[in-house]
Amino acid sequence: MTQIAEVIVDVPTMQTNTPYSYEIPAALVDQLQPGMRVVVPFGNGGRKVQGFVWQIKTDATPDPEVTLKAIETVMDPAPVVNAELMQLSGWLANTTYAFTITCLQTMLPNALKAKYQKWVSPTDQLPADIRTRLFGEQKKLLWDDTLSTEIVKQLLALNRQHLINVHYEVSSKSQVKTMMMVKPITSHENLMTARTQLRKTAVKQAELIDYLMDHPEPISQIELERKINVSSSILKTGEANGWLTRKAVEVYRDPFQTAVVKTQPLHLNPDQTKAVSAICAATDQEKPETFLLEGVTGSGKTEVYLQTIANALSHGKQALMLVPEISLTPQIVGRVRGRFGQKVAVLHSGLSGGERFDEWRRIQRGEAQVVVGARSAVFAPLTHLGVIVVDEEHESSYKQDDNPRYHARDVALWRARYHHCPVVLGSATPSLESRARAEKNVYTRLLLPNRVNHQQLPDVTIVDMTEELRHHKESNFSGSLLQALKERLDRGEQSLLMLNRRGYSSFVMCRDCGFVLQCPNCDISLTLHMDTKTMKCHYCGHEEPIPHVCPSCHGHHIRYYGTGTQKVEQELTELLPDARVIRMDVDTTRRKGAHERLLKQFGDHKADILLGTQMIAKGLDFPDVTLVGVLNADTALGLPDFRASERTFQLLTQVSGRAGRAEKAGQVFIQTYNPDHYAIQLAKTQNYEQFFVREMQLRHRGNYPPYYFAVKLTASDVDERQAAEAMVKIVRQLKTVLSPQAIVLGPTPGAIARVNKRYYYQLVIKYKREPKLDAALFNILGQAQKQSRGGLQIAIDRNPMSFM
DNA sequence: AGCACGCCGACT
DNA sequence: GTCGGCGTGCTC
Repeated sequence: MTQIAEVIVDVPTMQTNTPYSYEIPAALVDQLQPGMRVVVPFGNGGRKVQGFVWQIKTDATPDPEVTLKAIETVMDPAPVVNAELMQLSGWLANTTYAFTITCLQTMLPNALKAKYQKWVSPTDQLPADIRTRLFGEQKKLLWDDTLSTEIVKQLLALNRQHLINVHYEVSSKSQVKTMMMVKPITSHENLMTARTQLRKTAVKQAELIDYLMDHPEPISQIELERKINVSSSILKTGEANGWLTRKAVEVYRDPFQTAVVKTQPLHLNPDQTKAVSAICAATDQEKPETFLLEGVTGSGKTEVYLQTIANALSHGKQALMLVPEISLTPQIVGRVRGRFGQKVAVLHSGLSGGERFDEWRRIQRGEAQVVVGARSAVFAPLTHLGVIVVDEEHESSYKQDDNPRYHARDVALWRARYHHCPVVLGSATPSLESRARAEKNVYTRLLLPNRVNHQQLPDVTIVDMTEELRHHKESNFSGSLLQALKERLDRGEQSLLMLNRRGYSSFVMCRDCGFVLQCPNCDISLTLHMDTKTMKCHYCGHEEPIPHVCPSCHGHHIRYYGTGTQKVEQELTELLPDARVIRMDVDTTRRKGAHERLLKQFGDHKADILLGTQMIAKGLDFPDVTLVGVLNADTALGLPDFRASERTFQLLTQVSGRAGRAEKAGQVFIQTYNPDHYAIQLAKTQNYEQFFVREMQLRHRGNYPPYYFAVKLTASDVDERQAAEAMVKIVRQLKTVLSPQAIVLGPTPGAIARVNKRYYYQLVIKYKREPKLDAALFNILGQAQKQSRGGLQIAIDRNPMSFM
């Protein structure tokens, strides 16, 4: 009886978003398992694609109408996707309106993605002159988009005449790292003889032989090169002459540059103890309970995580800890590794493709029991989860902003149900969604109201910048903040300064005619970058020189407006010439490891002031920081988004917590143009509860989440009319299936109507229960696929993080 | 996605 | 009359 494999092919379209059946060749019958990658023929051109075995049917009754093709090869000796993750990929695809293949690929390290190559080779019939012209001495030619259209035309014609063969190659990008090991091969005497036969001038060779005679044990080539300063060519000569052998040995790349000091569990206060025992009880009883761990900054949430993880490990189970990418600092990773040592695997975007793949393989082989990582680490192939931690659960970076548009918190909850284990959602400022669920007892609320060691909350001052403007000249620094900075300098203490960059940047404007330099591809002003002395577009990367003459009126009064970190830094050095400042923003942290280096410098007191964007608000803990200044608290408040207040409150609370974490009292200055706004006033007292109540009322009144569900649809096209028309059509279609209770906002042009030469239109649907909505949305995607050749793209985002 | 098939304009 | 342009539909 023939066995049939259902395969999800690597062709991300709506029409192919279903398993395809393939015959399993006899040789593979015992070998093939669901979750393995295979190469299958697909389409009538002899094309080959990668696919994932979805299911194997042993009792298959083959449909006589269709003749099945057979699986070509298996790419893995064992499944790369286990049963749980296969199931998860199906759920993901359904809830995010993404293709199953896209979901599978998202769950795996990039190294396992397919690499496709197309080759052509001549047949015997191909005339010799054409053959030499196209192929030269080569047997085959790579057919990719580097070939000129002229050559492609010729190849197409030759293929029609069957004078050339086309074949496809599918391979994995994965690369197992190897290290070259060198081992002396011949006996001492042979080396001696070789030594005497060398010419006098062969100094390096002599040196090598001397070393080999003294050290018969294998050594890595890199180390050998360092030790006796020989180049690899000398070693190759040595290999050719039979003095040594070289062999590639598989090694893991080590992403941890530094060793960590082993730490012991800390003593818990009563609130922490209560939280730890509640979570441990759920682990022990295999109860998929969700806890909302609410604790002010400095209340010892991390210690609660670590002790619940330790409990899971002691029962032979594993743990997953998610942290926002931005706070995946050595400080946090160091604390986890300090407690659990080699059992820890770390997954974050700072790793190279290869390092990521190695960490993933360690997890898959069961060599790591604890995984710490950012969003995509939620797919770590752990098989015995005992607890999942989502730290800073309110962070919007847990939501992926392209397909599949999943929220790591939701995936964590799914996996917890699968593994029958608890989830801990931790935050000082929980998302309204989570806090509301705790209110309804869907989640169990755990409180850590006190800071450990009874530290006081910092003293927060709100500075009204409109008032400030009236009395002083325009500046980024109010008199009181500047005074406080000076005091810190005198006392040798450190300060953090945060510039809220969201919706704010420095641009160039002509004072005579008001002209603002715009991106030619996007509807947005270009941002000034002093380091490269250029104007850049933050959306498409367009770059051009800084104008000195207004391109519109040719006037010379062209000036810079707005505030970037670079400009603030400049002002700071003028106001406080003695202060040593470290600036941290996307520009200074782009290079790998720069982030860590700057933080270490600050931690080592190499600077007095750390100036940065949002990235300095999270998870940093410097004992000598006694002052935190927020230069512009309210830039996010101006955005037309239902989460603007929530974001502002979270950010201000977060950054205030950075002040005075040790014995020294902390002071915080929040500069704002909206001193009376409730998000700012309540952040001053860190009053989350009152903020929650107040914000929930507003959400209720506006029919916003968490009272309503929301779906955001975006249409984009190079032709503005196409995008708009598509949206209108979609609205009309949706209205036929939606109940009268559903609220449709839009369609409206995107907040930035044009990005990268594409026009955006969007639509938000708010609803409580719409049984027909899902099917209608899938239908819309299917139709859009047909039009996609015209350039139209439709994106669907369920539970969007913003309506913008 | 990428390939073949198929139907219309400008060449030998 | 054919070559090759791209619009359309299908891929186990």
